[in-house]
Amino acid sequence: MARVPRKHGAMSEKATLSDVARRAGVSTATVSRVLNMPDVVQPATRDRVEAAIGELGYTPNFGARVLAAKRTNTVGAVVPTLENAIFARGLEAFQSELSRNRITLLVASSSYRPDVEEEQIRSLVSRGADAILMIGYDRDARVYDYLMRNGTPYVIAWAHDPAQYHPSVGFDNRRAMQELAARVIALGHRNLGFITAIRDGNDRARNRWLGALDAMKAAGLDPHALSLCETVYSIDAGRTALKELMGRTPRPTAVICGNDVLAAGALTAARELGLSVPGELSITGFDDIEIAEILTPALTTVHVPHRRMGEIAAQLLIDSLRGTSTAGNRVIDTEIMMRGTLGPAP
Amino acid sequence: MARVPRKHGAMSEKATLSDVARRAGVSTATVSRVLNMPDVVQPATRDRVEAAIGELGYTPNFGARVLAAKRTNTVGAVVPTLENAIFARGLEAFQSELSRNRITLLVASSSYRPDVEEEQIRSLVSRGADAILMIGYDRDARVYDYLMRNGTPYVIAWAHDPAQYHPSVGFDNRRAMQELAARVIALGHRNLGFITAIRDGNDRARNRWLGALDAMKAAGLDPHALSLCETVYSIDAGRTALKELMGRTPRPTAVICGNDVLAAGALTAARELGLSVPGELSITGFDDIEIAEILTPALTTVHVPHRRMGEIAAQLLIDSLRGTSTAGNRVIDTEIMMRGTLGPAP
DNA sequence: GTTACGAATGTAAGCGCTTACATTTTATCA
DNA sequence: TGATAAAATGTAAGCGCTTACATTCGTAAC
Repeated sequence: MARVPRKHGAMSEKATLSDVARRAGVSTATVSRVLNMPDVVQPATRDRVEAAIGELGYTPNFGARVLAAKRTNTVGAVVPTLENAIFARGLEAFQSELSRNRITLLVASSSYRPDVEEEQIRSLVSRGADAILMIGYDRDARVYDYLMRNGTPYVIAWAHDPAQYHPSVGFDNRRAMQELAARVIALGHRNLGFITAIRDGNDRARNRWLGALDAMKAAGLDPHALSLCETVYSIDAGRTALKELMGRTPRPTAVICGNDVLAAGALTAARELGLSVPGELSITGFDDIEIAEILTPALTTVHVPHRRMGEIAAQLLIDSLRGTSTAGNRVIDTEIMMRGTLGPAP
Repeated sequence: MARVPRKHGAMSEKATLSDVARRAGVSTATVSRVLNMPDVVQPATRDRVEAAIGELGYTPNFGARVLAAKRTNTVGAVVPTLENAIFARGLEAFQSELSRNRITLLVASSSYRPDVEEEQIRSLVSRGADAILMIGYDRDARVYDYLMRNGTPYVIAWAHDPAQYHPSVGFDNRRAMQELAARVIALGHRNLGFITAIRDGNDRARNRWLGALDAMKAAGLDPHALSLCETVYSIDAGRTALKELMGRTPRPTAVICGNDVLAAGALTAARELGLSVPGELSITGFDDIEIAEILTPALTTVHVPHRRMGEIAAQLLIDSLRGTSTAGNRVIDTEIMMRGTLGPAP
């Protein structure tokens, strides 16, 4: 078969390993060696090769490298969104831990859409991700099958469910929320509102809601009395949701929010409605992102060590990549941060 | 040369294109066609191939694909950090615009470190990124050379400097800050403080600072009188910086912050110092991220259309990838948001 | 001056795909 | 019905690397 001859662009032809070899007067194998195992080649030779690399501005072709070597030192992460500080922060930590181990991170965001997530997981794997980080458990069994079949290690973060067998690092969303809700109830609140993100396909949101129900039951309240508002994940959505909740009867004296972003919106709405917090209305969040502390009043919320989670996730993945161990489970503790938005029932 | 025979792992061998071909009873070329140009293959054949793909759980090997086809439908983006909402949001928009065009996004964050950034740019290119998005102009000429030599299109976002020839989409940081500072001065403030992020290697931070100086000169004030505090990029840093500034003589009556994150910290510090804002002290931000509106009082700042910028960046890149045009320049307008933290000088 | 050996380097076979070109099948028309 | 063009499929050569194995070189021991 005859190939179209390489056109000799005036500008540039990407230099290849054999260009380098030619220029340095060595074989391709030697060049490859200075790239991958520099210590086995004579210093003089190495210098010559390195000079050639510099002069040619050579960068190894990643695809070829993967194809030939079958490992990539890359892990992929799929998060629901980058817009929420909790994932952004966890990822930063995840990444630095990885890069300490000379591993590159590929990030994809799914916009909370399961189909997109699945596609991205496949894409990451086909790009050679040696392992995958995913958020939460909820996803089609097909995805887990696929990962299994490929022998791609994975870790689930931001959630920990003792009942699930998947390797994970996270905390018990349900229990954490139960504890927070118990505090709210202990302060005398009987009419509770709850603003949640979409629970379908999001085990974290669902479990937080269930935790609140648990607390109500434990306190002898009727869980059906929980005034629920399910909405998307934004400050503005939280604002609208609070207004809706406050229009219902009975009017809640405390509104528990699925996360800090929703709580921030709720707090703004309370101000707009002229409600004093926590005098007339208590509000709680979840996650303890940076804004929690700078709100007025500061937000009572559940602190989740996102950075730590990212680090541990990285370690688990690295371990299972090294074959040291097959990724296990790690539970992280959360802590209730009592700040200004939760007070006794009026 | 004799190869070690493939070991027949009990679990799984990753299926290859030729496995699919064999199973479907067609040639590898046909399988490749159903993957890349489905319409040229007979529906019956296509179905057969697709079935085989499904049964085998086949995913194309990305490396091989790139190697053979020399294009990846991938673009890379290097941002200073994912922890700041402005980049996260812009990237979201960037990504959705890309995926509308069936292009995948690779994200890397450099933690504001030029050396890391350079490494990541190279890594992205070697991974086959067809084009690159970068933030701001400041970087070693070597990097631009490299991109040029490789013929990799790029776009610079979040900044626009008429004097620079690089393709970009952004706004004039200097002018925008000048306008804001002019407003502050017009309100009678004469003792100004300025909290900036590290300016070295960050043209955006530097230009914002210069803009403030411009405004002072234009108003006949001595630019040397600007009380400056340079710090890292976090709420807490802003908090500390404000306290330092308020300890100096003369004491500023208005503190201009390089961005909203620093301003949020400054506002917190003002509260801690018992200073009423804007009664005793005015504070301004820059970026108009979500928290600006939920602070108390709401933050006066410069609105930057981050999403729009991400979209345009994507379009520019797509155009230059398609060869439609070589990426040009796009200037975005900013807008001063007068909210609660800026008032007349006491 | 040989011989023996380890260290350094070279040779060349794939890795899993795409695609130019060759071949076969099918549809069309005289 | 046979000739011919168009559509569908097949063949096989690389893409740029890594690496098992072969070769060469330098050096120490005899």
